[in-house]
Amino acid sequence: MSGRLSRSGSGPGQRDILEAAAVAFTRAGYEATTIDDIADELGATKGRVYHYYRAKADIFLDVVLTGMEEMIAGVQPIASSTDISGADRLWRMVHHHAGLMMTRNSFQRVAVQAVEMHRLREHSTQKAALQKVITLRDEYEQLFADVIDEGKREGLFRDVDPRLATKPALGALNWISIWYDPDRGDYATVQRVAAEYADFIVNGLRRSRT
Amino acid sequence: MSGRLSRSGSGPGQRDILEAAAVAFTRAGYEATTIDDIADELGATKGRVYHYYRAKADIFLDVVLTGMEEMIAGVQPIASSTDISGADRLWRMVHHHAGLMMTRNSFQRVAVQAVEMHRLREHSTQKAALQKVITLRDEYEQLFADVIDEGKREGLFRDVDPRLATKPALGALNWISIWYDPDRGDYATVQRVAAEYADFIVNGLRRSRT
DNA sequence: GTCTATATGTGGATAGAC
DNA sequence: GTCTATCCACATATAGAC
Repeated sequence: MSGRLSRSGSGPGQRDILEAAAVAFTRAGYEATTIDDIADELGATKGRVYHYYRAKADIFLDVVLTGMEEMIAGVQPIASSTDISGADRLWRMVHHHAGLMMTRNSFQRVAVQAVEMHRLREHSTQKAALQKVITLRDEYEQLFADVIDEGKREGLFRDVDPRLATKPALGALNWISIWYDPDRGDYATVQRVAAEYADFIVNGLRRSRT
Repeated sequence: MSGRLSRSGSGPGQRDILEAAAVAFTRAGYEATTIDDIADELGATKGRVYHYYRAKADIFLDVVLTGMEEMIAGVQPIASSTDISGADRLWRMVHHHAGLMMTRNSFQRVAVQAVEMHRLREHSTQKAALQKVITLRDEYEQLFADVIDEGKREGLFRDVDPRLATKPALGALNWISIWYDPDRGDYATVQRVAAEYADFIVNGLRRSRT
């Protein structure tokens, strides 16, 4: 019932599969990716994959949760830094999010795919699994909504609905995983793009000084 | 070779299929949608569908191009209105784009899917078809880049790379097709959300008055 | 034009050798 | 733990009746 055999104690064999699966799912999407594709990417055959995972959906979920946890682990601490202003905190959260979209492109692209799927037809077993993904995403969005709310109280941000305002911000950010080509970007590019996104989003919320 | 039987002279029978396909593809995504799903949505069987289209990929492409042409038809004239400022033009372009994402959710969601696919593995026949989609998308992005460039020349916008600046803007907009639920939104909601997006994006580019 | 078969290929998952 | 061989379900597309 649980699907994957273990997520906490993942040995090296399992981690290799996870990496290969992230690449494969990024390349072709969940449905179009076959277990053979993942095995090919791994330089092995199906047998190896099925030794570690019982089903394709379980591999996918493992990639997705790995990506989401990595994102939360980086952004959560910034959101909690109450010593800096809401606007500055938001800038750093956006910058970090944008950076991960590029440096960890495959895992983050797959996580985005999972969020897109939640409105999709019941994938039988996956329906329950995707529910966990949506819960995580909602909590993540709330981190941004809270910081936006604080920016409003500080008088720095316009009078927006914080929850609605997270939509264009996170939409812009998540879209990076779609257009960004990890083969073309070096470190300087990543920094430049991340800064541009942070400026854009914080600026978009800032109250214009009349 | 051409695939679809006709796109210009689409009779009522063909248009019904297109609508049903848009809904079905929106619900489950391209790969997970079966021809039977489309036929069900239509209240018919496969036979009807295959009478008008030779292949699933052709139906998809027809939905996608319909959505993209509809978007371009609305935004292009605004982009060409040289009588109003670059900033105002951009505001209206964004407002219109956001509105269509909600009022024509299924067609636009499917068009976004196609754009997401272009990085995906060669879908054999589709590769060539998707190339046309990417060309259209590039031309569409250029409309925004040009207006942003004009806003810069007017001294209203910050010194951004216009082409890069279209990415967060269009990413935010396209993401609407993913989170917006057409069953929940009335006319007032659509107007409010579209205005918020337009404010957000134009504000994001605006030079802050120091 | 629309339906009901059906041919055909492919992919997820399992069994069992090594 | 990793492989090969195979089962089986399902989806695209076609053939042909009505």
